[in-house]
Amino acid sequence: MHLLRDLNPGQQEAVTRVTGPVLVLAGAGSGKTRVLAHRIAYLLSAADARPHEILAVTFTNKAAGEMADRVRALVGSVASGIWMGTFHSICARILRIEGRRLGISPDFTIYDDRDQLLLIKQILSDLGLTKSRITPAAVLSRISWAKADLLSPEELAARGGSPYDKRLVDIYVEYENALRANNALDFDDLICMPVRLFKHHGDALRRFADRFKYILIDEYQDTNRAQYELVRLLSSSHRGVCAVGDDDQSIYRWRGADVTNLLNFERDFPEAAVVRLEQCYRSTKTILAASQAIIQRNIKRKDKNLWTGNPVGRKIMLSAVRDEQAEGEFVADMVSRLIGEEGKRLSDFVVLYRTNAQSRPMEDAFRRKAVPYVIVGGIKFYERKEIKDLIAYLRVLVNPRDSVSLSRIINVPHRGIGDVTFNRLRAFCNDRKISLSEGLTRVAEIEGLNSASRGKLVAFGDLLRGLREAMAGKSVEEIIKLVAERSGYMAYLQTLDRVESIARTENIGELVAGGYEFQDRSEEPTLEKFLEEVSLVMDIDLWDDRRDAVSLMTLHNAKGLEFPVVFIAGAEEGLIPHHTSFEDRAEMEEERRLFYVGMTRAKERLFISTAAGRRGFKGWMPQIVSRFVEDIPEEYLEILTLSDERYAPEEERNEPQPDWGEEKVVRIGTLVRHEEWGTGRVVGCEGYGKQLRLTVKFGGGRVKRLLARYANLEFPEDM
DNA sequence: TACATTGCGATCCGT
DNA sequence: TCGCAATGTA
Repeated sequence: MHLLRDLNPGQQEAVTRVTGPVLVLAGAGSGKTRVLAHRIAYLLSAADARPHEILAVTFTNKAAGEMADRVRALVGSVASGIWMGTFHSICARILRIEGRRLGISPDFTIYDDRDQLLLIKQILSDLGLTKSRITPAAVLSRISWAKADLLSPEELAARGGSPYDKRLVDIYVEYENALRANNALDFDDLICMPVRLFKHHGDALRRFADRFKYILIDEYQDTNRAQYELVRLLSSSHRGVCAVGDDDQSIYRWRGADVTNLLNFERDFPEAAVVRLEQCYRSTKTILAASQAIIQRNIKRKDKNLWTGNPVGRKIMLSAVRDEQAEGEFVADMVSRLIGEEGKRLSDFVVLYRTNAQSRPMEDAFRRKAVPYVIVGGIKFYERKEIKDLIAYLRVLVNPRDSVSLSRIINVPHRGIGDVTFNRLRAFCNDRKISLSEGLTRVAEIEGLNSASRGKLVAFGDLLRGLREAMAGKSVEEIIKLVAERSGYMAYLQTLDRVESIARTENIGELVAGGYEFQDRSEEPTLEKFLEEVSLVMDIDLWDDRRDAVSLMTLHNAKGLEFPVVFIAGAEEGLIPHHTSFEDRAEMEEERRLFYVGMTRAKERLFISTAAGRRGFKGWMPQIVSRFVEDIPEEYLEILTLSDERYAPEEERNEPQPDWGEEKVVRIGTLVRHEEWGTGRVVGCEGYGKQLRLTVKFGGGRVKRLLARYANLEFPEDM
């Protein structure tokens, strides 16, 4: 049949094995997205599956959309009715249907980490812990880990421990109470609440477990304990799980993901069929071989045997540059050059980096060189202040119990309600265990307020009530406009300086447009759904891959994507591997996987750049080449010489810049000693500082080109 | 009591 | 570079 025509035997098995659990171990570029789409199409057309019996979990919302398109292209509109989305969006959907059983009303608010942090700060201050060494961020991270591991405060307490841990449990308890009182869920709740629901309400579990005969999960290596438990429960009736993943691409351990979910699949589902996809359709032989050489140095991994029928292709280009500015210029120049010489298009390129902070100098260079680019991530649209403010209004209108959003807007724009007045209101509400919104209807009872403050609170309460009445029957777009006007926010923006005012007004216009677009596209265009979507969008979801521009993103965001030409910027110790991973073997292995993920995004060409130093917040910092670069076998590597006049002015070519203090200046003729090759004489020298590339003639006439880390070479005095 | 300013500290990856 | 907390001023 046509669905199987273009698939290799392994892929065919992964598609057609429709009874019982299946584990697909899919190497980078082995066509797993294709397999998933074809499997769904096969289920619908050949296995008599009904759309509503299928649940497909993808890693991003964007991937879900693309999957739906592919399935539709294969089998037509039968595809609608399939539940497809991220764990978080699917769980939100489950909770809106069945959450009431856990006391979660369907108009719940989803708190992001900023909201969580505000809540925890309030709790710390209520518990009188503001002066302790307990920081809100540390608390949040510990609570989040506990939740991802499905540990309740009681269970966490049972693990016992230090006085700090006991305090932590107290805060955790209060935090959970506050979330419930606010009718709010954090990201972890979205997953653990359905698990709790299914564990305590057998009929709710049966409703979903009976329904979903076929469950497909992409990127299974990056699921956490709670997600694993959810899959186990949902598959308890039919055991029709198809998990797809690659342990070498597990890069979210730091967020609680646990690769043993993948490694133990066969233990959890003993009857599972295991399919290995080892043919790589994406990369050249060179890129594949180099990436394998790097990932094979990890100890905790399943061995695999990836191969490709693709051509050998060009070598991987390594370029050593002076600093982040030169790096940006190098990349922008190389893009122009490849467009001119090889007919590449802008959208063929991606620049990958470890940290978002690296995007700035890169952007600057692209702007200077007039190379169009799109940036993924960084400051999210929905995190801009004016957007968060307006969203907070909308949240309070939908969910009056949301105290975090209410505290955000009670004095924005300024209405003369300061800390003192607000804290009186808060104390009043805490005493009576009522929400801030309810407190606003009982201002007369609050003690110790002067009449002016009282009047301001009443006015704010009236504003909310007025908005709630006025929004009835209106569209999302109209509601946003209404709120922006009546809250005084638009007027407030006019008071800012010109540039600021225009930019922010434009952003609000964009939010209104977003509301309109949502209205147009959504099957269920309610304000609740809009807010959910806004809370769950990911940076990568907003990326327009058809735009004619170079893409800039973090290595994490590049997961699942591919590009003809990939640049990995900042291949330096401290960046990748990131300095926070130096002390921990497991974290270091994750950094290596991250680098591996970056390399394997490339189809044809891979460029890696490494700077001699960077300007951080504390001035100039010399950098050292990443160990991962040094692990690439020389045969796959070509060192792009900076003697190319485009990248280094004449006077900088042979004379390393002694910019970095007491570092050695190496000149032609300098004697060096290497522990393996003995003493030699420098005959050539390019690059800068620690990025210096030396051509050294050793005793016995052996000539070596070294990407010299000074650490590897000794410089005997006065020789 | 509300709001502006200054200064300091942190600063990876992100649902 | 940025957000936020402590401090100063109306």
